[in-house]
Amino acid sequence: MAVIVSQDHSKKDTVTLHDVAREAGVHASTVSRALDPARDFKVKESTRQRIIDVAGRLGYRPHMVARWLQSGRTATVGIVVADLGNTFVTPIIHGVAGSIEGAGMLAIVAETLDDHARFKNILDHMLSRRVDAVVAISARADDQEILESAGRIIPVVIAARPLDETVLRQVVQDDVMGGESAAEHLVELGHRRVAQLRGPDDVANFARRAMGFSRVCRAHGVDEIELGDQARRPIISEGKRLTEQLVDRVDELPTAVFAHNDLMAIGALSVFGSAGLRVPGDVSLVGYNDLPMVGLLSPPLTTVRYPSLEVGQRVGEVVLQLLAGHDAEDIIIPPTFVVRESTRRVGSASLTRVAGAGPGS
Amino acid sequence: MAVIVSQDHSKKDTVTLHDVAREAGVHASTVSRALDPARDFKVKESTRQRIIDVAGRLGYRPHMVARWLQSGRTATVGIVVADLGNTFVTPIIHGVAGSIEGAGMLAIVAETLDDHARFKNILDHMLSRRVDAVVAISARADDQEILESAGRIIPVVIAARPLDETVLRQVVQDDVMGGESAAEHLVELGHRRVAQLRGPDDVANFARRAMGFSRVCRAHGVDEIELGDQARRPIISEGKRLTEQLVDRVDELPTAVFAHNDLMAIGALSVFGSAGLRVPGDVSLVGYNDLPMVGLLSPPLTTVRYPSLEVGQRVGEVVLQLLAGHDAEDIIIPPTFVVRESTRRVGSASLTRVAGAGPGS
DNA sequence: CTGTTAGCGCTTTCAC
DNA sequence: GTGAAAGCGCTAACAG
Repeated sequence: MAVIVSQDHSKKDTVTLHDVAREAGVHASTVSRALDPARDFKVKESTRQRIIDVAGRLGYRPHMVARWLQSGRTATVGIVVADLGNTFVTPIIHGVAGSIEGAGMLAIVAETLDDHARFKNILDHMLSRRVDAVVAISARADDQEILESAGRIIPVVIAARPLDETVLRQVVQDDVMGGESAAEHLVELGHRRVAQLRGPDDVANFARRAMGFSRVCRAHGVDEIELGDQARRPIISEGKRLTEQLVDRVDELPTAVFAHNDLMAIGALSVFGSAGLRVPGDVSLVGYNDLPMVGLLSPPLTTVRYPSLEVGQRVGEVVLQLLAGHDAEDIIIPPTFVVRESTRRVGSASLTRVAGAGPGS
Repeated sequence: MAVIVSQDHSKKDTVTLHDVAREAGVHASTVSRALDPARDFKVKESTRQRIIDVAGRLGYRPHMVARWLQSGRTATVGIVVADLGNTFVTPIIHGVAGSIEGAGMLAIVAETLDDHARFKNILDHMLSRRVDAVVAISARADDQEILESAGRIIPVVIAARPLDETVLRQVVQDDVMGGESAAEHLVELGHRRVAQLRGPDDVANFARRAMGFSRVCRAHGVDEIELGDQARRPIISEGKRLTEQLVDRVDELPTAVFAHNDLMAIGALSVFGSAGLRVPGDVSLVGYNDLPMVGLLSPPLTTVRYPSLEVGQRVGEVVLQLLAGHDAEDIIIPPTFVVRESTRRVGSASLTRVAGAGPGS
């Protein structure tokens, strides 16, 4: 009575093409042909059946690595992200993985932690691994050169964080339009005095959001309060810090605030709360990204939806297209504005809402 | 004046070991030795320098695929997840990726979408790709056989969703203890009448949470209301459905509810709100997982923290250990109970909280 | 239709 | 210390 104590991974069971060939009484190359749907018509049906049979019986599993060495391709896409802990990137990976899997490709993922040296290492490593293409999510400006040099060897697609002036294909969202839509919404609600909580402006997304927002404000003669500072990173604590500056240092507070992303908006929400300011009663607040749970905050956050999943899917499609030898266009996806309850017509009475109430007037 | 219209990926630039050898006037095997830190002592320092020099100048990049074919290993770990869209799995991947990268390994990710046939395909594919190890996050009971059969070839580690009775190594969290801690917390607050919103009981996690919770209730003579139904999937809408049953069908409502995960708790929160029941004023609510934003809900959710990141890290360590030929122990990580504001001493006055207020009495 | 012959780029004996 | 040769498992070109 055998007792299995643990796994042993006895290497002996590697069945090769030759094993199948010997067992089926044919040459290895015949087996190779018989098992490849693209060439199996070159093999007599009866032997083909016999080979498939033997292969199944022996538990033959193709050794892709050998195939790769021969073909020079690996059916693998390398995805480089700054930080997997950022809930923003996951849907993009999800989208990419989903759209390349139809082509039998898998994604391999590595994190740069926003470190330039690590970025270089990772890209080098991926090229050594002979990935067929690279997707860079959240590349920084310093990484551009490395990416373009990799782009001379295999297709490289930039996702989410746009690069200015590059030959690389990009799939991004229209941040300018996103900033504009936030401003337009506030203008429509009658706001005449607003402020932005700016993300780091060396990230093109934030610079563009700021630009779109300001442009619309200017066009409508809306006063924009300049904080003269920006978040060092687009995170909750920095949103708090900027909002504190706003509350402490500004004489006449704005009636509406546009945070460059939801995390900063959450920070703002918390500071406003501590300062006794009601959202949206005293100040309206708009975020950016539409993270999974911001619709459940109190109040549910009005925000610009970043279509991460779609970005990922389109990236996957672009990769496949490039791999097929066709060129591809840059893709710019328009954002959607999501109106929830953190914004309100300026000066309107502060009505108490009843949860689950029907459609208001 | 040349204008670059697009990327061209001219394959010609693949520098091989032989190219370096020729250029350096030595044999390929010497280059191989010189470039491998583990064997470079076998090469005269001067030639070693020359080789490194030439390699750098030519832009030589090792062809890992060839190395893999030779060595039989790929420095790759396959991670199989049910759904990348589930925010719960990301930190686990994050953790795994982080702890294996020190060994120069990368993770490749594939989604099963909780489909058994897909699961089989993916595992087959990964074995064909010759991954060195497989990590299964959220495997289902039907997948066990496939996993164990793969486990005879390479190390397979089960993460997060435990399997009963298996030779495979597991890294999970102690769900029984998690259920117990929820019950203990409620008992301490004086609750005598409680209910569970159960997740699907073919997932061991939920069955165990239920068990721990009930055990403590019984020990303290606390009444547990049985809904006689469970969520079909552990998601918001199912949390709503079960809570509606509770509100509609039960004569005397419980004073506290234990939702088997945060998503269901969020569903409950919404139904309680619509029914005019205040949390925690009228009913206390405990969730499970401590998803990123539940601390920002209104009220901030009391919950059991699931240490996803740590689970991932430990999984990575176990993988490395197994790969090194050592056996490894199963790892069971104790949960942490996070008290926030969705639970309250039963019958205590419904005091209005001021956001950001100091430490209460 | 099927077998033979060469490699893909690298590591690994075994000589010298 | 270094070179020569063999081979990892597979596919591709060429015969027959």
